[in-house]
Amino acid sequence: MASEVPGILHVDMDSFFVSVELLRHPELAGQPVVVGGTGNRGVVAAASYEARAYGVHSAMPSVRAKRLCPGAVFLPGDHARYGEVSARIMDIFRSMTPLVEPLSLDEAFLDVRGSRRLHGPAPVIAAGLRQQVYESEGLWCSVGVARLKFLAKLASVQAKPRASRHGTVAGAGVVVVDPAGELGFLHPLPVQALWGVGPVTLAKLQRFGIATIGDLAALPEDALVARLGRASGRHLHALANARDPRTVEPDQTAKSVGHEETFARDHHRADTLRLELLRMSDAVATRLRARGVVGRTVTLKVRFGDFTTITRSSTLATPTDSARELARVGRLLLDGVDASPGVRLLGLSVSQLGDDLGQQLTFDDLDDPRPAEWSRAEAAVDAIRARFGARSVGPASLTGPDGLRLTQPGAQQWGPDAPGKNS
DNA sequence: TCTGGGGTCCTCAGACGA
DNA sequence: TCTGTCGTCTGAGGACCC
Repeated sequence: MASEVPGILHVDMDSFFVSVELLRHPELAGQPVVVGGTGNRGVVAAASYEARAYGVHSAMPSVRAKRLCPGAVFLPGDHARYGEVSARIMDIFRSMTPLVEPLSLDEAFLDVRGSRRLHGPAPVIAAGLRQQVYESEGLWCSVGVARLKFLAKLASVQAKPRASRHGTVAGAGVVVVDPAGELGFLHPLPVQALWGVGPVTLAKLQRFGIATIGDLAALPEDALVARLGRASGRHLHALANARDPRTVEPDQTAKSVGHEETFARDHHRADTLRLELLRMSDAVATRLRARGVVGRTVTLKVRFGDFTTITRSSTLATPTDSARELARVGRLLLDGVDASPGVRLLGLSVSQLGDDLGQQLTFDDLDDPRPAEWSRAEAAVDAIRARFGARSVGPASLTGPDGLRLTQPGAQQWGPDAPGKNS
């Protein structure tokens, strides 16, 4: 096992969103820059290393980031642009190996074991990729090289630049975990470095005096299962002992499609929420049809002003990609929720996805032919939007003084832009 | 002083049929 | 016929990831 040559790469773009913005705004280089939600309920999507030196980090409320670093330049995110750059970078990765598993816009696993004869050993490929991405996009990335996916991921963290009050400290760029030195690399690391150990699991482990991955590895698997449950216990025990059966999966298909939005102000009225739900149903159904999939389980998510969150779901007899059907089921679920305390967030998602192999008629359809007609109408809507733009056509009830209020994927990725936008 | 959005996966409980 | 068990599905909630 340990004689196996490392062939898994984890590539992580350095401060991706900020770096893309700096290409457009080179005058901001060297300054604290924060990309993310600009409203009171927004969060930080990415911070430059200069901003990180002040304690700003991603997922932090924007309000707090402004307090910590008042001199920072705050920029709204441009999800569409990051997607375009990401697609080009993934193409560079695929020119090295077909086995590329994107994790997000700025991260991917690569299995380069089959590329050795063409491109050289994995560390050479890693260094070449870094250079190639920089030359073609002007962006740096950090690469971890190891025998296993999670070790490659931990190695890429070590390869990254670091923030300090005296400026950015350059990272190694590429870190290779030698198979013979895996446990020596792994065991001194803090246990929260492991994938799957978040705040809750960390607190549980700390209660038993477990601080490092080495502490975790020394614990019998049964003891870990008793504390964390079967799946988590077994999983973390395996990782702590440098065992990870997961392979690089290039063709991951989505298991759910959804949309959720935090409102700039809490909504208390059911009729307002129904309109928001209609807008979200339209957005989700459009994405389902664009991917050529249909879904069976519709889940409504409601977060109240005090942050308590509930979900209500319903599984359909026949899978759907229809906005009208999603809105109908979503409304039934919403009718069972008391919105009067104030709703902060509303979300709608569809799971149990399958390929759209043409809609099957149900017995209900024999009595009521309208679903088939609606299906044709929604296909026509897609065609009109493809030709004249996403906001060219939509449900009449979503028309306002400024035209149609429709939802674009990623348009509100990091929270509402400004207070008072929603009523 | 507050806590986004888009996901995946896990656990647990209850219903139901074999 | 009744009871217990097992597997599967569904629904709800929660932890975690970037």
